[in-house]
Amino acid sequence: MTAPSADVRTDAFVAALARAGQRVTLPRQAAARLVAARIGHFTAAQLMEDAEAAGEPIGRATVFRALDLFASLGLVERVDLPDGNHAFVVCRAVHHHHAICTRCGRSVDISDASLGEALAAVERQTGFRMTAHRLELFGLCAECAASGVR
Amino acid sequence: MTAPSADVRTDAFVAALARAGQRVTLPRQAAARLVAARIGHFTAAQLMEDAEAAGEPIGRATVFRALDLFASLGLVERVDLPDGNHAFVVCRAVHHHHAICTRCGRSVDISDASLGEALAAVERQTGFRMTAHRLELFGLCAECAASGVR
DNA sequence: ATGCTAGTTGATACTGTGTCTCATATGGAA
DNA sequence: TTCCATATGAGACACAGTATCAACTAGCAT
Repeated sequence: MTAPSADVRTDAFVAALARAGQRVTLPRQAAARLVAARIGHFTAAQLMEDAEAAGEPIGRATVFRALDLFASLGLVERVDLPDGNHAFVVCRAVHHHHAICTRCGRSVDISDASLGEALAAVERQTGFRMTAHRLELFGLCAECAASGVR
Repeated sequence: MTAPSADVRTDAFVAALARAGQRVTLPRQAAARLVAARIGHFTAAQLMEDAEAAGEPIGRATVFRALDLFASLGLVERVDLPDGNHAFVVCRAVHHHHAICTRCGRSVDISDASLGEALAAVERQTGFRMTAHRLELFGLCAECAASGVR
C-alpha cells in the first residue's frame, strides 16, 4: 500500500483537468500541487494559507471553485468531520468511503462492497428507495494508535 | 410503526430535561414543542422562524443552546445533508443511523447492527482503531417514492 | 506569431451559520 | 418570599461559502 508521490499526484490532477476539457490555468495547477502535497484532510482555508506560504496566493473564490472542480472530477471529496466542519480529502474516483484519523488527519479509502447487503436490508425494512449514502469512519490510524495517547 | 403524537413527544422532551437536572425554562419548552411538531429534519434557522410564527420568538443563541442541549440528551441528532448543510432530526437516544427522505425530509432511525461486522473487517484491513462513525442514508421514503417524481 | 473569445480570476461585497459577551431575567430550592 | 446559580437574548463577532463584475488568459483559429 505505497502512496503515490506528491508530484505524480499533481500530474494526475493536471491530466484529469485536460481530459475533462477543463483549462489548465496557473491557479489550478498551484491548487493541484498544494492539494497533492497535503497529508490527510484539509479545508479551503488551509489551502489558501498554503498558497500564501508558497508565495503564490490564490483568491478565496478561486480556491473554492478549484476544489469544487476537483470534487466534480472525483479527485477530492468533501467530508464532514465529527465536529461539524467541512474538509476535503484526496481520493479515488469510484464510489467509496473514508476512514479518517482523528489525530493526524490521514485518510484511507474504504471499499463500498461490505455495505451493499446492509443497505438492501434497510430498503426492505423501511420501504425507502435509497439514492445516496454517506459513511465516514473516524478513529486512530495504525501509527497514531501505536505511538501514543488520544 | 405508529409515530408518537407531537404532545407526547413534547412531554418526553420536558421529562428528559428534568431527569437530567436541567431547568425547564419557557424558551426550552417552546423549543421542545416546536421540535416535536416538526416532521422531518429542520435547521436552527427554521426553528427560529417557527418560534416567530408561533408568537413566541426565541433568541438565536438560545435556539442553538437548546438544540445543543437536546442533542447532548440524545433527543435530537445533528445530521449533515448531502448539500453540506446541517440539520437536526428527532431521534432515539441509543446509537443509530438515519435514513432521510430527500423529498419530504422525514427520517427513519436505522439500527447499527448490520454495520458491526463491516466495521470489524475495515479495522482488520486498515489497522485503524475506529472510535466513531457516521452513516447517513438518503433516498425517497415509501410514500414519496410511490407518489411521484424525484 | 498574433488575435480572438469564451472561460477564468480575484477583489469586494454580501449572506448565512454559529459563537461570544454581558447586562438582565428567571427557575426552583430554601 | 427571597435569593442566586443558571439561562436568556441583543448585539457584536468570526468564519464559510456565494455572487458580482471588470480585468485577464488559455488555447484555438488564423
